[in-house]
Amino acid sequence: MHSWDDFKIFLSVAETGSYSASARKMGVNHSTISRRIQNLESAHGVKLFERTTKGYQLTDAGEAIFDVVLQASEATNQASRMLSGHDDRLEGEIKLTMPHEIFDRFLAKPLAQFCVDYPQIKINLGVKPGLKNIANREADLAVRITPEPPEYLIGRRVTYMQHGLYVNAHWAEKIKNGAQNVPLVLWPHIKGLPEWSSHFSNPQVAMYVDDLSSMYEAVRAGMGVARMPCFYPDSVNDASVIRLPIEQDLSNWGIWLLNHVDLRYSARINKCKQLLALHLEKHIPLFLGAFSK
Amino acid sequence: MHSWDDFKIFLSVAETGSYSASARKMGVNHSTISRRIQNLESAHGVKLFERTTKGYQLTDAGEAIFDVVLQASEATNQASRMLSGHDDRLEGEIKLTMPHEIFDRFLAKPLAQFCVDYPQIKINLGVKPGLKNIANREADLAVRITPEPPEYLIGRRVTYMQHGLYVNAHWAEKIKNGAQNVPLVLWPHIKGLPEWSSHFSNPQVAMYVDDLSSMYEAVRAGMGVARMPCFYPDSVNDASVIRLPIEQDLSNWGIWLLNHVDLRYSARINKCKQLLALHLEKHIPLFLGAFSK
DNA sequence: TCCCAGCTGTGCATTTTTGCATACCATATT
DNA sequence: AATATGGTATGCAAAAATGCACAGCTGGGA
Repeated sequence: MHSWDDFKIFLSVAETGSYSASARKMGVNHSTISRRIQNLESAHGVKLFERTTKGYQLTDAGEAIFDVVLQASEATNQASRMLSGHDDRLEGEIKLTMPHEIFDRFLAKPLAQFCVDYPQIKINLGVKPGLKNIANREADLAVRITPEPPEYLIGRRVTYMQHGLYVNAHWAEKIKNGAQNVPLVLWPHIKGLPEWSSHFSNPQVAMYVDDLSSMYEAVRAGMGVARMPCFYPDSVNDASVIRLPIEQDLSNWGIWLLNHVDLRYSARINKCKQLLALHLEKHIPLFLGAFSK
Repeated sequence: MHSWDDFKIFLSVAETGSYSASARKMGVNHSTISRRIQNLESAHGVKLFERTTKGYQLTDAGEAIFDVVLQASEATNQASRMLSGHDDRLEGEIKLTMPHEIFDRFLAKPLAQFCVDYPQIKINLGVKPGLKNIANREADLAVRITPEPPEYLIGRRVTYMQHGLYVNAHWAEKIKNGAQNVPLVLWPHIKGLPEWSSHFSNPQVAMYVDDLSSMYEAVRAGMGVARMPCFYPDSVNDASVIRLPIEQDLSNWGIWLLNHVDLRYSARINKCKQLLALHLEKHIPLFLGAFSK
C-alpha cells in the first residue's frame, strides 16, 4: 500500500525546488526528504525530479501528478481545519500571524496576559514578513493590513486606517521655510514619485525601505519625509517625529482580524480573536489618525 | 504538521466499521489502527468514532470530514495510478483478479510460464469472491464476467458467452423419459423459477449455490439441472455431465479484460494483458458453446 | 583560481513506530 | 449459565524511520 505522506513530501519538494528547503518547511531532516522521494520513485518505477543546477525540477511524470496531489493536499487541509473547527477545548495551539508593528505596539501585553489566563493554550506567533497561508494552516488566525481579504476567510474590519506624512523636527522646520530638494522615504514597490510628493519643492527619493518600523527610524534619523499609517508614529511618545499638517484621504486599507471559515466554531480561536478585537478596538481613534502631536 | 496517512486510516475505519477489519485491509496490526486514530483525535481535540455494539460509528465530526477525506483518497489513488502508468520497466507487482474458474481452466499454466519469462514481475492474484476495486488499486488488471464494464476502465470484450442446461447422465436419461419433479440447482439471487425451467415437468428448487465450480460438482453428483456458462462444463473431459439439447439465447454477458485508464501505458500491465488475451481467445469457440459433448 | 556557502548522499546511533502476546470485554451459542 | 468467538486495549520487544555527522559536490564571489 502506498503512503499518502510520501505524496505530501513530493508536493513540498515540487513547491520549494529543493530537498533542504522542503525539509525546513516540513520540520524534518533533509535526509528524510531524500529517502521518502526515493521510496516513491522506486515503488512506482518512475523518476519524479531531475536534479539541475537550479534545484530539483519536475519530470514529465512529476508534472503529470502535480495537480492531483495538490487536490489531495487541499482535501486533507480542509479535513484538518474542519476537525479543529469542532474543537471546544480551551487548549492546544493557536498559530497566529500579524505584522510585527501591530504586535509590538498593541498586542504584546494582552497576549502575554492571555498566555497566563489560558496556560493550556500555546500561541505560536509568526510575524516574519511574507503572508502566512491560512488555507494551508500555516496560520489559524491573522491580523492583516489589507484593503479586502480573500473571501474564504471570515472576520471583520476592526477599523479603517488613516495615513499621514511624517518628518522629524529638523525637517519640519526646514519644510516650513520652503526647503528645496526634499528627500522622500518610500516603499520599494512605489514606481516614480507618489502623488503626495507634490506638496514639496523638487522632491527626491532618498531611500526605499520595506519595513514600517525601519521607515519610522529612518524618518526619525532625519532621512526625509515618509507616508506612514498614523498608528505607528502616533502610538509612541516621541516628539521628534511629527505629522505634517497635510490632510490625507482616508485609505481604503483597514485592520482586519481573520480566520478560515472552517475554524469558526473553534473555542480557543474565538477566545483569542475576541481578545485581539478588544485591544485593537481600544485604539480605533489612533488608527484613524485622531491624535496628531 | 498533520499526517495524511492518519486520514487514510480514518477512512478505512469509517468504511469497515471496525479496527480489526481496517487493520486487515491495510495490512497492519489493529493496535496501529487504534493508536493512529487516537493521534488524530487528540491532535484535533475531537472524537471521530463512537464505539457501539455494531462497531465504530462516525460521530458528527467524523461525518463532517468523511467526504473530503474521500476526495483526498481518490486524488492519491489517481496519483499512484498515473505514476504506475508511466512505468516502462518489466518488473514490479501486478495485482490481478479474476473468477477462479477462469484461472483454473485457462490461465493457470500461461501465468506460470509468464512468471518464468519475467522473473522480475511478481503476480499477486486475487480470486476470492467479491469484486476488487480497480479505482482503489486493489487490482491493476481484471478478467471479469459481466454484461458491460464501468466506463473508467479500458479493455475489451474477448468474447460473448453462451449458456447451457446441464445434468449428469443419470438425470439426462430420466428427463428423456419424462421425469416428474425435476430438481433445479440455482444461483441464490434468482427469485422463483427461472424461465428455462418451463422445459421440465413440475420443476422443484433443490439447492442454491453461489459458486460455479460447486454448482458443477452438484450437477455431477446428480443434484439436478443447472444453467451454467458452457465453458466450464465443456472444458473438462468428463462424460458424466451432459448439456441438454435445449437451445439457449446468446447471453449479453461476456468475458472482459480490463484495467484502469491511468495504467494504459504501463509496460508490465500491457505485457500481461496481451498474454491473457491470447490464451482466452484460443478458447472463444468453447465460450460460445461450440463443443457440446 | 581558490575559497566559501549551501545542498545532497550515506553510515551509524537514536528515537519512534509497529507487531506481538496477553488480558479484557461483549455478544452469540450451546 | 457456561463457553466460544470476535473485537479492542496495553506492556514490551523487535523493526523501521529519523536525525546527526561527515563527506562530496556545485556555483558564486573575492
